[in-house]
Amino acid sequence: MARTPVQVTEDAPKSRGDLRREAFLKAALEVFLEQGYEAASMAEIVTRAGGSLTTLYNQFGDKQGLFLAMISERAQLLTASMFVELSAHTPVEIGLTRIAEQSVTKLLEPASLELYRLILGLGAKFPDVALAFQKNGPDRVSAALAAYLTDRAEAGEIEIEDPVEAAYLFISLARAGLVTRALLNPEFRPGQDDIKASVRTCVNLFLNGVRVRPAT
Amino acid sequence: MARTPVQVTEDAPKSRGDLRREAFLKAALEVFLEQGYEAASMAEIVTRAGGSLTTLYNQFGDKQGLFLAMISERAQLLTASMFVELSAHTPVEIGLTRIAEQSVTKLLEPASLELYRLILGLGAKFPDVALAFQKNGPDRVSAALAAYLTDRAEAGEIEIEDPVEAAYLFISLARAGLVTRALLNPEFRPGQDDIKASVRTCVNLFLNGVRVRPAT
DNA sequence: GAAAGCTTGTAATCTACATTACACTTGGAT
DNA sequence: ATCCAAGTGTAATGTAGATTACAAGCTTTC
Repeated sequence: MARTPVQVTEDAPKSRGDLRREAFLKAALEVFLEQGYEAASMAEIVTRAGGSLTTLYNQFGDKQGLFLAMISERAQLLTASMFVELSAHTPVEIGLTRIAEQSVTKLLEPASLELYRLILGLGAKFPDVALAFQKNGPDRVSAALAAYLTDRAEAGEIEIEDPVEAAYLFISLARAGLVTRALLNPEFRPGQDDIKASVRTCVNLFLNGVRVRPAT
Repeated sequence: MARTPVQVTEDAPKSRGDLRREAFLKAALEVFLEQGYEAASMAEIVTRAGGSLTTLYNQFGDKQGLFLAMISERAQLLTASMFVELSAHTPVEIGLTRIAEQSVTKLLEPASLELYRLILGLGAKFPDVALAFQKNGPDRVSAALAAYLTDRAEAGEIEIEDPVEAAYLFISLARAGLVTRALLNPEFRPGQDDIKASVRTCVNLFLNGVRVRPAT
């Protein structure tokens, strides 16, 4: 077996061009996040990355090309970092807590929030980007969670009609508390403790609901 | 320098200026939603609204002034239309279902989605807008729901620790299924039936959770 | 070690607006 | 009827930024 089937982090070759490309993408990330697509300027990106405008155009064609390349690279990194392997035998409380803490923590990082904002804001322009992001990101996390929920349902621990729907709802619930607030309010910066507390509430709600039930 | 900061539905006088103002705001809404803040052009707005560039500038000062006026008017309309009066005596299933259907239906209208997208996308620029939107919109709906939940908890129907948090989570849960998907995917256009089904699932989850419990 | 092919820096081009200036018209209160 | 504030159309003005052109300077490969 030569190398891992997946991506990233090949470190050996790094030709000059590759280095340039990385620097461009990094600077592009910064500038696009700070200013938004329209307001970002190619010259500014070159200034931060070093290198020359000409090279930038040679590598990415035009502003849109650079933007798409940057977004797809980042979306990949972001969603990859949200994965958690869930053994079918992990008790459901633990499994849900782990997946929720992991993805909420990651999403609350400023860089993630801003990327998310940027993607949401794209709207009519670049409809593909948002779609691709959803397919690679949220949908894949949901799918993994759905499989896990199915296992736990078979183990008799929980009872759900549609695991995919349930998975999606759980993820949304977990994100809702903090991430949605943070999206609208840049001041709002919850710490690890807030995250744990919020996740606990969500897991509990997801499992038990709020209805009063007869004493056991 | 914009004009009077105030608002609302007085219908009698409608001077020439008021008509112009309305036309400008309507056209501004269209253009900003279609193109985003940066890409929208003042000239385009005048073309659609009729009237003259000069008048537009006289009424709103500059592009930012027009934008803020438009956003605040729209945010107000949107959130106002999301209100539902909940009597303290309505059974919790009914109350939750009504509030969820109402707000999800409203939010799924294309105009609402795009406004929401625009606001989310603002980010660093105009941090106030997003904040004001949250205060006037989501927060007020949550507050109303929280009061209702408190009533129902006192009636012994449900059991919650923090009504405000619970209200917020319920709203998020209700929106999560359809609205979040629709935000990322413009193709996704659920109908009234989908909404009802989704809300039913959410209400049920919120009340009962998914955990299997001992037979009564 | 020299040609071929990227890179670089800088300086055009070309557009697309925001914003103003101006000269003129018009609605409606006096 | 008259007058004034507000509205109109058109044409500056000025800036900003995408995209290209050009004339050199490195790197790499044969």
